[in-house]
Amino acid sequence: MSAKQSVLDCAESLFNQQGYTAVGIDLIRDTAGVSKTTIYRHFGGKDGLIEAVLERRHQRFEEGLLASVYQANETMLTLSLDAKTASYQRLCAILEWHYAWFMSDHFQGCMFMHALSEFKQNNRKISQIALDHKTWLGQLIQGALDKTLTDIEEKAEMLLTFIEGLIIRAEFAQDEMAKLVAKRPQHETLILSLLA
Amino acid sequence: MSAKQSVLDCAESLFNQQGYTAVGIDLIRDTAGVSKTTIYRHFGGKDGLIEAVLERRHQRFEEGLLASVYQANETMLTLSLDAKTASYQRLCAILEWHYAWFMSDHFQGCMFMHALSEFKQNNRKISQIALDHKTWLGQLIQGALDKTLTDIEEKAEMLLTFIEGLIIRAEFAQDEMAKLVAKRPQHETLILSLLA
DNA sequence: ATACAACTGTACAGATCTGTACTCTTTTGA
DNA sequence: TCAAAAGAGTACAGATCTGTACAGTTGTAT
Repeated sequence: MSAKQSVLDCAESLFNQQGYTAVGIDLIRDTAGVSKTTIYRHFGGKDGLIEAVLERRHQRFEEGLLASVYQANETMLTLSLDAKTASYQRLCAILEWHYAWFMSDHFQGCMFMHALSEFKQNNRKISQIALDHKTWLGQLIQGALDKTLTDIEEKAEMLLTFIEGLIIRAEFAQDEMAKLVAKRPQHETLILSLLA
Repeated sequence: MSAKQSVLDCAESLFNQQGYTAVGIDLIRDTAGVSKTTIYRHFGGKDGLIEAVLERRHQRFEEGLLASVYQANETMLTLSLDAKTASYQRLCAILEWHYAWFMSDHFQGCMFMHALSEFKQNNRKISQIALDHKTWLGQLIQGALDKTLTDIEEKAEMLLTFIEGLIIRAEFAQDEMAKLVAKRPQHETLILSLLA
């Protein structure tokens, strides 16, 4: 594996576990097994590295979620469901993707939330990446909604709000993650009530 | 004002704005206008100061929210409303309290969320304070629910999840806070659908 | 008044942080 | 083959961090 990828991987893992400010460049260097020169040549500095980590993570989220929704659409084509049911299935796919994320052993909450809280005061670029990521997620949800629905924008915002809440609850759940994911029927009911 | 209070006030404000790790003891000393000796005598160290800040903040949240719900109950006594409506009014009071918090000029998101994300890996006590705060909020919501309802615990968890989402959306809203608070009718509709 | 606690101010130790400089080695592409 | 790019390793500058030590000062209660 290239040194650049190793740095990105280790930095992402460490930032995810300990936070951006708490993790020093030297720790990333030792964990990635590279020299400091390499880090600074590739990323310019710590802020550049954080930006690169977040942009790559967003890209991975985008790919994963789009694939999730695409697959939901595929299976529905064979069943020829009505628009409302199709929308519900797409939203459930998004929810499902989040459950899988919560249950993964590296889940530590949302790195974009953490980035915003650590950098909103002194790094506009990093903050913007976090904002853009959440805007994108809102757009994805809105696009998954039934187009014949009224107040699509408001409904998408409500669903986004609920999903953000789920991410926080998952971060606080710690050892009781299975208990949270088991509430899936209630979450789906809430989606249904919003689609009505 | 006593030196101890000054330290607590300034530390809370700085931690709120810049995060826990990013704010150094020297900055708190200069902002509070005290000597380092005073800080270390009162709080033992930075971690002790963070704990004290969070415990005092939780106490203020508790007082504010309890007063909010109490006042909602008071006004309802004079109107002799049914249990379901009374529950709805209590939940709206909790929501209202959050809007006021979001609109205050010092709002920077939830310090307990931030504390958990910065310290879950290396400070069990601070993490526990954050967990306890959210557990308390969940209990408050559960207590505000109509007792004749089924699945009270699950419904309280759903409402807590939504409120956590609102806090995150408010943190991301930045300059567009009024737009978020204007969605109050939709939030109240969601509460109603959960109470049904 | 006097003892005691609270507080200031300063200096400092020791660790850690970001970022740079410089030399040497390895890899790679034309 | 050979030149350029990528990387390792080390040392270091300069700043900042937490925490301590200690001498002097202010406030306060008995």
